[in-house]
Amino acid sequence: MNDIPANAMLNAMPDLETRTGPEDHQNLRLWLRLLTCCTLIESDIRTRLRQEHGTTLPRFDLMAQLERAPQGMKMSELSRHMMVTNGNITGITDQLEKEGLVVRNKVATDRRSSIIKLTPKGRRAFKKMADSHEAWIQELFSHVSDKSRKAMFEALGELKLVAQTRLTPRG
Amino acid sequence: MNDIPANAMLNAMPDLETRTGPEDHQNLRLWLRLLTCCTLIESDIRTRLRQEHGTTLPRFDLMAQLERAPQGMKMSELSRHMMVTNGNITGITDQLEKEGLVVRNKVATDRRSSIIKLTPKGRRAFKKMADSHEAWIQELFSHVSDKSRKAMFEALGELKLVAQTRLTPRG
DNA sequence: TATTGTTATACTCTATAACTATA
DNA sequence: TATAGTTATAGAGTATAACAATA
Repeated sequence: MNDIPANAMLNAMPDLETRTGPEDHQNLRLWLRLLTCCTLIESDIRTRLRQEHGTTLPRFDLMAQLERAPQGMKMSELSRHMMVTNGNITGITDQLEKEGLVVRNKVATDRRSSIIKLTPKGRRAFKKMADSHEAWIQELFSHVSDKSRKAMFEALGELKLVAQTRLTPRG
Repeated sequence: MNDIPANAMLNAMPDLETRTGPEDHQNLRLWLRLLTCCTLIESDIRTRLRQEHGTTLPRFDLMAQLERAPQGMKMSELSRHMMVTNGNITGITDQLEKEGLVVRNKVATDRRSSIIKLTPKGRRAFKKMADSHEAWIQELFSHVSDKSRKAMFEALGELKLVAQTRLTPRG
């Protein structure tokens, strides 16, 4: 942490949370604060991925899923993990395949399915992106106190569970 | 909170955070957890706004900004608050104006500018949406413990400050 | 010269639905 | 009947850039 008194500046900059008035409830403010953080960080990430690596967040996410699964993943698995519908996975996979970053392999036991894997080129490209991505995340979060990071991680774990339990997934 | 042991189920469902392996750093996991929560909630909100109110999140956000500013707002102010570029505000405003939910008024002192306001119809429509939106947020967050909500609010306040200080805004 | 707002463009993402081929 | 994946469609959001009018 630095020396700036946090609460002093906290409402200095306009954002989505600014839209709440005093009459609003605390849960709504919490959600808007969450949304503001995410939007700020996410749009910065999108810009970086586009400008520095010529790619997009969904493409990066798909490659990240595959990086973790060296044995490959089925389209439907990707769909579940990325929380988007099937047809969209087809589209993103098409792009990546055209650029030689992933391959589709037919699976013998179920002729409807295919297994998607990163190619060596895809793995190299992903590593480069992931490294700079993580370095940037590290840098950003290094300005947040240990205490806050721990608290967020715990609390968001609970929220995530609630959300995953109660919200209808798409697909 | 309910009786389910939170950590037991926490990694049961696939999501964006699932992509991290043990070698990844804690800050990256924190970010992915944050992103997962936001994505889950946000996509549910988008679906509800579309299905129940025939609108979208950016349109809702723009109206929410105006609701708080009865005196109206300039396009450029909206652009700053909503963290998107000028041209996009024009597009969203066009839609809302066509439906009679907002009006553009020319300002005498600066003939380049206009002031956007909610119409009475827009105010009514917004109130209806905002009420059901808030009720839904209340319901969701009521399943998160007080302790976690407080912790999140504080910690996200710090993160928001860091993000707003360090990330380049668009516009 | 800089700012306000508009217009035009091009692209990605998204949900939805109809379709096929398998199971 | 249900599932895996594809295709087609239509719409929204976004950044970018060029532009006019005004400051």
